[in-house]
Amino acid sequence: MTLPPLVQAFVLHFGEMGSRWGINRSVGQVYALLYLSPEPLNADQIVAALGVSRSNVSMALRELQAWNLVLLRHLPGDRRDHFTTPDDVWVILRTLAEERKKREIDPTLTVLRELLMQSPGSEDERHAQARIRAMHAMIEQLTGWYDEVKRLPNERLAALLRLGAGVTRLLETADRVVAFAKPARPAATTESQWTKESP
Amino acid sequence: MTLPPLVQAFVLHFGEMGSRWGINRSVGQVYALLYLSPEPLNADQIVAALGVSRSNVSMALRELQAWNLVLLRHLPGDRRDHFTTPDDVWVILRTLAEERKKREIDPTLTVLRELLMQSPGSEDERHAQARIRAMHAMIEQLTGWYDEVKRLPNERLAALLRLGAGVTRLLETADRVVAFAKPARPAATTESQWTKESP
DNA sequence: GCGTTATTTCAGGAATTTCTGGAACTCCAT
DNA sequence: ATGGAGTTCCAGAAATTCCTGAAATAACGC
Repeated sequence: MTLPPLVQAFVLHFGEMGSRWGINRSVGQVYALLYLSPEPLNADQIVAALGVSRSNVSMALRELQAWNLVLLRHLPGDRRDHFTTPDDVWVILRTLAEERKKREIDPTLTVLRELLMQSPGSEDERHAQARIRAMHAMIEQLTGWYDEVKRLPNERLAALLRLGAGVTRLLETADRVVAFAKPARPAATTESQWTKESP
Repeated sequence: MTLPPLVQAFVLHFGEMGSRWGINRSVGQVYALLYLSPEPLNADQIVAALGVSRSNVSMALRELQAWNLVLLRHLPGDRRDHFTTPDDVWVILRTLAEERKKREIDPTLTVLRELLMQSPGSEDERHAQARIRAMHAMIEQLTGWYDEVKRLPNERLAALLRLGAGVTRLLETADRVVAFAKPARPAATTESQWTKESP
């Protein structure tokens, strides 16, 4: 089975990028193929299309399932598992974000929290803990934002993206409204309390 | 040289996470150490602290410099290079985002654009190209948003994060204002108003 | 049950990445 | 120049990751 040049190029690119994205070449290629395929493919079709071993495809599919990046389809009258990707790219984006957060951020957040519980035994440790606290605070803020944003329906999310930095125009307006309502409030920035330890 | 337990734990964790973050253990450890260190360290101090080879540290530092994640300091009366990390975590975040985009997204964007230039030779290719177009459009939208947001000063960025999904409340409000100002427009949805207005 | 087909597991070989020690290079002070 | 401190480069060793073929397991129709 030989792929159309366009598909071939896409598949190869995803294979190459795989290593940068934290997946291996086969996983990247299988995903790319499924994404472009007009209909669900079974494992043997993938083997034929990519020219890798059957077991390799099996492992790649497992990995993709662990990432929630492929869907299992059963065609009528066919025992074999067929696979597709979600066709809404926004769904794919959400999945990717969620899984990467789970793998790349959550473990660190846990460790940072643990380290912040310890009481520092030296001046250096005190300093280290302050640095860790700064990092922790930033990550918490980011994940908090993410947790809210991910609940938005697609159209809302898209609207937000289109608005881009323009949001700040709205923020300014809202700010002025607040300032008008409560003129006494002092302006505290998030990071100012941590930047006092400059070299 | 033996590190305080707190620092040790942090350093080891960054070493372990390194592989998930697309850097190697040594790079992760060196970065973690520099981040926590109360003052700039030279290569030999890093060697002593981490117990890895001199050349390994050298390569790790090169890599970190390629990522713009470390700063080079020259202490008076000392020829050796000393290294630190930026102490503002928001600067670090921006750097990370920028570099990851450059490595993980931009190459793909280029390839997708190229593939979209080709004229499809078959029905399958036509379908594939449509899928590629969808992916391309999403990535463009994301990077467009990112390019705008990254220009915001820290406080603005922090404000945005604090607001979280609450932005959509503002969007709704703004929408109603627009709808109120131009009631003749038939059944406009929230985002359609902003589409044309966010250049 | 039994044979057939589909899928998964797994040991070990292949490929890639990481790490090391040492040689080479650069820069500066003498 | 020369010596020495600091740094980088590089070839091979070590470690890790990836891929395969063969064997095991599962699922179904008969």
